[in-house]
Amino acid sequence: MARQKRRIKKIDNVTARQVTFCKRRRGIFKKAQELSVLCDAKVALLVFSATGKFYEYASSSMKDILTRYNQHFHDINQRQGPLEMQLEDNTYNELRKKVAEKTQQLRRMKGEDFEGLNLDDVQHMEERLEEGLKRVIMAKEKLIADEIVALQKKGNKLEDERKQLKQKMIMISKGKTPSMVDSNIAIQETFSSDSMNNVCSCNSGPSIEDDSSDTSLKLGLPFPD
Amino acid sequence: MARQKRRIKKIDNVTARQVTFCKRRRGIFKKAQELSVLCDAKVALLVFSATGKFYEYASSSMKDILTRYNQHFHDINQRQGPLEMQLEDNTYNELRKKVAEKTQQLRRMKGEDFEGLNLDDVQHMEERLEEGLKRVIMAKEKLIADEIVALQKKGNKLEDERKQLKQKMIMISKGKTPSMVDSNIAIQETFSSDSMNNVCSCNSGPSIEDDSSDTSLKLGLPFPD
DNA sequence: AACTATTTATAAGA
DNA sequence: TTCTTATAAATAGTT
Repeated sequence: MARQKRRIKKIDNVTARQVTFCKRRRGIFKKAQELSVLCDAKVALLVFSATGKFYEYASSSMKDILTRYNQHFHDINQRQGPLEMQLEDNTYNELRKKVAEKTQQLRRMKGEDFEGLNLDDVQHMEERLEEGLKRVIMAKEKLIADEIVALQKKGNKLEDERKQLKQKMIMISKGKTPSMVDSNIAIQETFSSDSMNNVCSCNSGPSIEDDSSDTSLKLGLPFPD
Repeated sequence: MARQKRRIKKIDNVTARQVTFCKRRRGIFKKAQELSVLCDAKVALLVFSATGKFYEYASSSMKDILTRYNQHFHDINQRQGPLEMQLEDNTYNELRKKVAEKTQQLRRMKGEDFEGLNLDDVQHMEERLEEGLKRVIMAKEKLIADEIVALQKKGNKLEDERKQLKQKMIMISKGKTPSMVDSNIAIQETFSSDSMNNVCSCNSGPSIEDDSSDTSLKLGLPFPD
């Protein structure tokens, strides 16, 4: 803004751009400082040049100002993933601390860091781990049990279908040659026992004669006591 | 910068300060934008007024610029609390996410939340917990062993002192009545066995006759294999 | 918020 | 980069 007015658009000449950058950078940093002093404001100014150099001004500590910035936006901020849960509102530093604490807790639970723990702490951790382990094992067993039940149901369904097919075959075979009937039954047998044996060995394949309609088989599930 | 030069110090008059803040704020924001456009720089400007109002300018997204700032300082940054550990710098939301993740991971390790986990996940967790438990138990045993060794040393030291006292007593008693000698030895015995029996039962108190000078007792420590 | 006398900032040149 | 200087911009005090 001198000698000639300058349009505000990117300066094409690289040298001129660098010179202007240098001058104006000084200018704006001075303005930032003046604003903060005159008006008792907190000011942070971050500048990356086109060549990647970094310049900053902060009237107080940059960290404080950015913390305040984060606080200011922290409930306007888009809550994103569904994984986020209902976190309480925290300042940036509180969050950093929390992450650090939880990281350490996790490391300890994985047995990677016992720095500064006494016997009581370790004993307590052992108890918590054992309790966790117990519950995880229970959860695992629940999952296994569920899977078995699901497979049982599937097996029963297949069994029913087999029976229906068998019936149909018998019906159809009444109008056909006996040899046809035999071969069809053989195919059904193979199908049925395949589906059952691969997944659950506690239910020996139903015999061809078993036509009971009880679909909800009850199992002794492998839970411990 | 007009009508009169102004010293750069906090403006006392509140109204004048607010007016100046308003004017200069506009000015610096304009300068920031001009700098970014003319020189192809990335500029972020954060201002908190004395009354707590917040104003910001960012030539591109504020998040990007702050991320870049954090990257730039990622190892220069002042590490403060000793508990903070070497946390990478994160945006507020990244931190929130981390806390949420770690909280959930901890809850799962404590067996409190298995939502959405399949059999493989649970199995994997069981393994990790067992490994952690094993290490915690090892750490516990190390602590116990250390304590035992420490107590042994203390015991040996006390034993040595006892011997020295006994010798002294014998020396002294040579110029005194026999009854004095007896009572003194009795007191020493009580002292010595007290110190040992309360903490470590694997070492039956040394007999009065035991005068061997081997201070470094070796123990079979309670480690598992 | 608008005006304007001045101070500052800065574009171009050295 | 830095200095100089003519000129554009910003702004202090006033209305």
